[in-house]
Amino acid sequence: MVGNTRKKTDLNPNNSVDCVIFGFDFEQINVLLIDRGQNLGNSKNLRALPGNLIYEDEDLDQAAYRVLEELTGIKDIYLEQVGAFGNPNRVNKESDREWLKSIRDEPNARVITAAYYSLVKIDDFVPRAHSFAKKAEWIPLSEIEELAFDHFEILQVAKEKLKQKIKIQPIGFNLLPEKFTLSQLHKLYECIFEKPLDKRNFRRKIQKLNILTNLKEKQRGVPHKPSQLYKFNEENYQLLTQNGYDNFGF
Amino acid sequence: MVGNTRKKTDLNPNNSVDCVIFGFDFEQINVLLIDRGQNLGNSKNLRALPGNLIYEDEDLDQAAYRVLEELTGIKDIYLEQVGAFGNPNRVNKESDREWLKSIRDEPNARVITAAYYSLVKIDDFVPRAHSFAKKAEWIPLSEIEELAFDHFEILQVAKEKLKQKIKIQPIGFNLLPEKFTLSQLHKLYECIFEKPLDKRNFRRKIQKLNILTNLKEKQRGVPHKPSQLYKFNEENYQLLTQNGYDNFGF
DNA sequence: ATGCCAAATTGTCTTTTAGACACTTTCAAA
DNA sequence: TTTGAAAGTGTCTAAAAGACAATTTGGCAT
Repeated sequence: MVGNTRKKTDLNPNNSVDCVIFGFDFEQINVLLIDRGQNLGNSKNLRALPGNLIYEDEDLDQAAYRVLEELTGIKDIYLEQVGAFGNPNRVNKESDREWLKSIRDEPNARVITAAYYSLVKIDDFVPRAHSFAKKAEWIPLSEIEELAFDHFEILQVAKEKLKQKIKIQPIGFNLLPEKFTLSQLHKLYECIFEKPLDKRNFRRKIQKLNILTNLKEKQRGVPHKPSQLYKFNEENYQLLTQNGYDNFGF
Repeated sequence: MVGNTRKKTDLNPNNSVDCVIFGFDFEQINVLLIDRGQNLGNSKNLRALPGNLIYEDEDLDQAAYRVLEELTGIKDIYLEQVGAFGNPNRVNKESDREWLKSIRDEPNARVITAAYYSLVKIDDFVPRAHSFAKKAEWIPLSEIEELAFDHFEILQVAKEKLKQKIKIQPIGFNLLPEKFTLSQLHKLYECIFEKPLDKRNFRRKIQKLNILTNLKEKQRGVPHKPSQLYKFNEENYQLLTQNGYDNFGF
């Protein structure tokens, strides 16, 4: 948590940030969601993206970093804006209205949110619920069907941005541990593109980028042929990130 | 102008939209800017993007369409969000503060803006200044060096989005008149990518997209070999826009 | 009528990339 | 030692990218 002498009354009641945090567990893409622990009779206790109001004197990007860190402990990561979401009906679920009443000074204020997305190494982070989050959990993207507010819509847009982005920058590495195998990277790209990719063609293409360093080290203890471990080459990775590349689509 | 019974007090003092409107004049890309006609002693009268506060009950996208139409008369066009801009210092120029005092009920409110960009056929539109805009003019992109608020930054981001977008969708046609020549289209792509493109390769590639219809009609009155005129094929254009294509980069 | 200028139009060759496709290797565990 | 499970590897074909220059056609000036 950032050192913070601000008061609740310094909050801007009309503007918030929400974060879509993607994590990969070698099987599938997950999204970090919070559970507000609502006990409701007739409506569902929907999960939500971590997000909150911004401070009156706070930069949007900084607010996103702050909120992310406050609610989840994650910091020093790649964070990119998805866009602004300002449908006046984004708070049209009874459960959301109830919840806002319980935590906001101005629960009926119209809120416009700036959404951000980020990619984290899932094993660097054990979700820890803070503040109004009663739980913070990794939920498989494929299992998410409904979220609080307009968060499901935000998630869809973030997913599209991610798909586009990974064609232009090698951001996928942010989702893997320091040492990883080509199969893990392969699986990751398959998960993001949501379709199978030919193993040999994928390996050929990714190797040509020149951002992989073979660690000359093997997996151990697996009941099959052990895989080579790789790390990515920081220098070339940075170069490629800056210059971009035109098409890593499949 | 949209029929509008809203009052000034229905405005949300904290949120605005700004529009980056690109137009192409067969020579270069232009941006529609307004002149607020400030008469200032010591600081420049900077131009600004057309933009304004949104209404409290208004959707962001709708606000963008409304403001664009109110300030410039343009409607029924492609409009895409650039993102949210919320630097607390986006109003740090004395001339901007003065101007806000003269037109806003709450000139010191912190404003977060959602920026949009759009592409228009430059000859469909004669800029007409309305409201607080004293002038509305097409300014060549290459000549824009400083703008009011953070509008220059917004412009840069919008330009990047445009470059990315045109690789994925055939949006360039929004900038050309109904009948156009391949040379005009070629020039347009060169302007957007800011680099020369080989004539033959460009023509080959664009023709393969199957969105051009040869009108079997020639330019007239030009002092050289007249060019074929084309229109774009609405049907295939729509198809391609929906499906996207992976790479029309150069 | 002739020649000139300016821009339009057109094709080939080479290199690179995409995409399809299947067998062998290596380890652990039974 | 056998078996299962995933790793690793190469070639061929088709498509696309990129480099490159000569010819055509109209208006205009003489």
